Amino acid sequence: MPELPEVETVRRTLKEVLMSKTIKRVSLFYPKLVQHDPQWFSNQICHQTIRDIKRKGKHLIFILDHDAMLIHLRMEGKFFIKDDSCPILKHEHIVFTFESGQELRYHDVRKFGTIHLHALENYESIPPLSKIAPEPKDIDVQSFYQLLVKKQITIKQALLDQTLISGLGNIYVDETLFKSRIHPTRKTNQLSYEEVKIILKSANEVLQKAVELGGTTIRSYTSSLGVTGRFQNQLHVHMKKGEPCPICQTPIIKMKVGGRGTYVCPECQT
DNA sequence: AACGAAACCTGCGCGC
DNA sequence: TGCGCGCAGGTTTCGT
Repeated sequence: MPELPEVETVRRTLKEVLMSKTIKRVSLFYPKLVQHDPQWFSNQICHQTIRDIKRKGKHLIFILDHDAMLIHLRMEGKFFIKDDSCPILKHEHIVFTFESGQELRYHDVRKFGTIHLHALENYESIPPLSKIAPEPKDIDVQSFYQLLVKKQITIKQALLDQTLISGLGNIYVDETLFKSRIHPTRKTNQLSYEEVKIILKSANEVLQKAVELGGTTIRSYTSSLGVTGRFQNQLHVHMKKGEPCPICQTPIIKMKVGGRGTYVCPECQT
């Protein structure tokens, strides 16, 4: 479920509930989720207290007493808060039990999510966070343009590349490029400075609005933590194949760009 | 360096 | 009803 707005929504909700809670026990049902020795991870994290919950790009960052736990939701990761008396469901892969008896449960049908644990002193300077580029709001046009002009990839691929710009995923890239009136297959080194400026501005506006509305909920019947986003009502092209473009009424087409399903108005976007 | 395909997983909707 | 295929809000890896 996660691009920046969804992860930010989860972050805010979790922080509300979990601040100052102390972890009493960890139950790991799908060991591959954690990128460390399970026993070490479990020992390390027990008795630490959640001091803050932050985010960088699409990564959630749990600030503990001594370590930072980095969680990436990938395609379908979700969190639920439950009581320790509730039965464990099929797709709940790790459960953090707090001293209060409340539990934080990670649910992930496709098991693509990842969890890293690194010391507070160095977690930002080592993978996975060290590779993550700034978000659109923190990137200046000049440096992004310089980056793009050196490459010969499609603008869609560039915007999906978290080492170039972070936070955007398939939905918000489509919406950003529609708003920018730029075709997703345009090559990055063919874009003008003005166009790059428009793309960054659009990305900002799209993300900001989506965060405001709690993200986008599509194709996910159960929303995590009872959080249901409302940005799906603001989508212009994503998932709109065959529907009229809101600007020119031309039917929206679906194509493949960089292996990803991509929605575009063939008239407006050039 | 760039591209495509495959991998990591599971479930759903569609056409036959 | 059942089966096979394609597809899914992400990212990495591997071969060309």
